[in-house]
Amino acid sequence: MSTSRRSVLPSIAPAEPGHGVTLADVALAAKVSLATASRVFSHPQLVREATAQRVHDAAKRLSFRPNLLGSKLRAQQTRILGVMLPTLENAVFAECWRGIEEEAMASGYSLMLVTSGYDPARERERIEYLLRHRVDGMVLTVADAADSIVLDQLDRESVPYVLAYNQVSHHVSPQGTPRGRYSVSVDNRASACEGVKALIAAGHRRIVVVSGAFMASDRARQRFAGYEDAMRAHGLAPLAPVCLPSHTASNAAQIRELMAHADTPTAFFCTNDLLAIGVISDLKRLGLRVPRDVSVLGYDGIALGALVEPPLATVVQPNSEIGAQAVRQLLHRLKHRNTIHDDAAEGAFLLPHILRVAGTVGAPP
Amino acid sequence: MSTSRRSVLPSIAPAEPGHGVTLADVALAAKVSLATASRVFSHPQLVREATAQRVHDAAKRLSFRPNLLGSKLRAQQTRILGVMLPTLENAVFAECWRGIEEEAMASGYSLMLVTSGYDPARERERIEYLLRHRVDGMVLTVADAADSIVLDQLDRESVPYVLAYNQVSHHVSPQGTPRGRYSVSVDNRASACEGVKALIAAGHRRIVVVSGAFMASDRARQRFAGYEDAMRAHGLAPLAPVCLPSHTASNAAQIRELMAHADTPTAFFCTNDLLAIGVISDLKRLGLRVPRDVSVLGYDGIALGALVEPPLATVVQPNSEIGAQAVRQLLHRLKHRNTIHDDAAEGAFLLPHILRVAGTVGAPP
DNA sequence: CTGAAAGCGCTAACAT
DNA sequence: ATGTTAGCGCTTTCAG
Repeated sequence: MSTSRRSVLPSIAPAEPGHGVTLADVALAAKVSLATASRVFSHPQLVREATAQRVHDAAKRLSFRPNLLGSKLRAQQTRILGVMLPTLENAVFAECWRGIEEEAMASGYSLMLVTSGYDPARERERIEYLLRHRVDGMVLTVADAADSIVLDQLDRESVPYVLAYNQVSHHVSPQGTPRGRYSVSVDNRASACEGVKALIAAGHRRIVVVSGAFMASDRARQRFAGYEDAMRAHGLAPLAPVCLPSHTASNAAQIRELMAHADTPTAFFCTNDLLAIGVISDLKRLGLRVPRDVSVLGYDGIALGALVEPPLATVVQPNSEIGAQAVRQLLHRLKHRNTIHDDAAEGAFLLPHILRVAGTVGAPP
Repeated sequence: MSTSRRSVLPSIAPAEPGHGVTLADVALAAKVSLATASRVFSHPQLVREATAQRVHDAAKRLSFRPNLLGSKLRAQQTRILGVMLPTLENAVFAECWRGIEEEAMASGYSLMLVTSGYDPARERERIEYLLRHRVDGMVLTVADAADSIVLDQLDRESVPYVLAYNQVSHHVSPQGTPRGRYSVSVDNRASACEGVKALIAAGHRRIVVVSGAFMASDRARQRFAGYEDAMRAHGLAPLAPVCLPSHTASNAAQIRELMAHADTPTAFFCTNDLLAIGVISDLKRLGLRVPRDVSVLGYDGIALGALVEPPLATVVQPNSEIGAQAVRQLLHRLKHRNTIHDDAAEGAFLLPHILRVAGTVGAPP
């Protein structure tokens, strides 16, 4: 439809899908210059009302659809945000994505999502992919923010990013200079501590932490620290954590082992809800009733937890709000990139958690 | 860093993130023309080995990162696929996304994901968003493929797309002309029939279907039809389905109502797994044991179903394979757009399902 | 307030 | 095998 193209390809293209109506076509139809047509959409205040109307009419008549690639290439910024999450199959991140999508769309930003599976090689590959798309910034969750190759890379290349779920403390780079890493999360340690204290308040003394890839996950370690805080605060000796390799596979064997000896734990604190649901099933298979024989506390607050019976007791994170807030933080940073010192949004942004001490936690037998 | 830009902005930009090293810079450094540098990456066979090496060296030295926006704009195709799924919070679609992402990445395609929440207004908005990004095609799941505004729009604009989960039958457009719609799914009706037959084989006679937004979902209706087939095949009268407004909220009231009268059902066939898990919880709250007092069969085969205790009996769909296959089909269509009649991949592509008659299905009391 | 023109980074004819 | 050149669709100085 574009005049230039039409003259070059007179015979082809009967009804193309991208239907190639360009702004130039609109300008022509509205009898204004390309520049004016562009301004109607980008800076409406710079153009007279009547002219703008003509352009809008022409655009509608031709079913003009702006080609975002054009603007993105021209502008120094793409208004695309990259998102890297470990997986969507854990509802935590799926819920988070909802917040990310809503917030980004509302702000006129586009998104590009990739999942990493916590696999470092894949992380690097996916980040490179996002970078090639020239995303303006990223929202991501990594296994361990204090020891992440991709985070170091992003720092090195000064790509703006905001971590979701990972909670940064005062971070110092390898060179010894303090680095401004931004994160949005709940207070993992304090909230875990609170959760375990609720367990203790219910009468539990022998509480064991169950975790997935414990060594690899900074959150698991922070939550374990919270557990230790709670135990020590009550003069109890923290017990060694149980580490289950996979979040989804049934690890009945390890649980059975634990329940076979004397002084078996009366409560489990699982570092995430999916794990908790798996542990509860394992316990049931051992003939144990939850919460009568043993209590289970989860962490995450996925919607599913409220759906099962008995409802899963857990530390509830505002998942979609974490995503939305991460986007907000990122956009804030993007807006003030030039500002020399932007300390307003610096560091770890903590969102409130909620303790849901429901069905799966009761008094010890 | 690009020469032209450097001359214009001599003082600014010390260390930009997109670090603006262009192919022109690489060409300059490698002492070749821009075209040759480009060919090294796009059509390596067209350039001499030694020259290619020089370019690669220069690219590495300058840490050149191709700007995909450039190529995408230039080419008539963006190699971006749009994906619209109802939500990721149902693991079915999260699992599907995994297949989509893996397949697309492996084929060098980029992705743009949006969720619709089955909300028609939002669907239109998100589709428009994808179209503005000039996606080459789409993979999507809609509530009802036979009555979908966005699908009609995509047909009208001849945007290539492949449905996931929606199973098209011989579709006829409002104008009476047969339309080639493509879908990847299991055989909803036959698989549901099989599932219900397994229930009947276990001795059940009073089987009730539980569904979400029944009228809105083509799959729910197809699965219900399968239920009817199974019942009739055994000389049983199909019962009216129970429709629960929300997939996640506990709808104990409706279930209780059903279980209060005489001739209560001995088995429930839920049109999706999440629903099934909710129903099981409701049943438990009514003091009923599953499967001893009542059996429950789900549909979807999400990983979570195998994790709970007792394991959820269900019709297992190959979710990630559905996503991967949808991408493959789409790419196939994209490759053969010009072919006049491409009947090889036409219509509904059916993937095999698996029946998992596990824990939650037993003999009637 | 509007127009002309110069690109954003890249690829694809069309030469050579 | 390599170089020259003309754009992809859009925004944005710079002039009127």
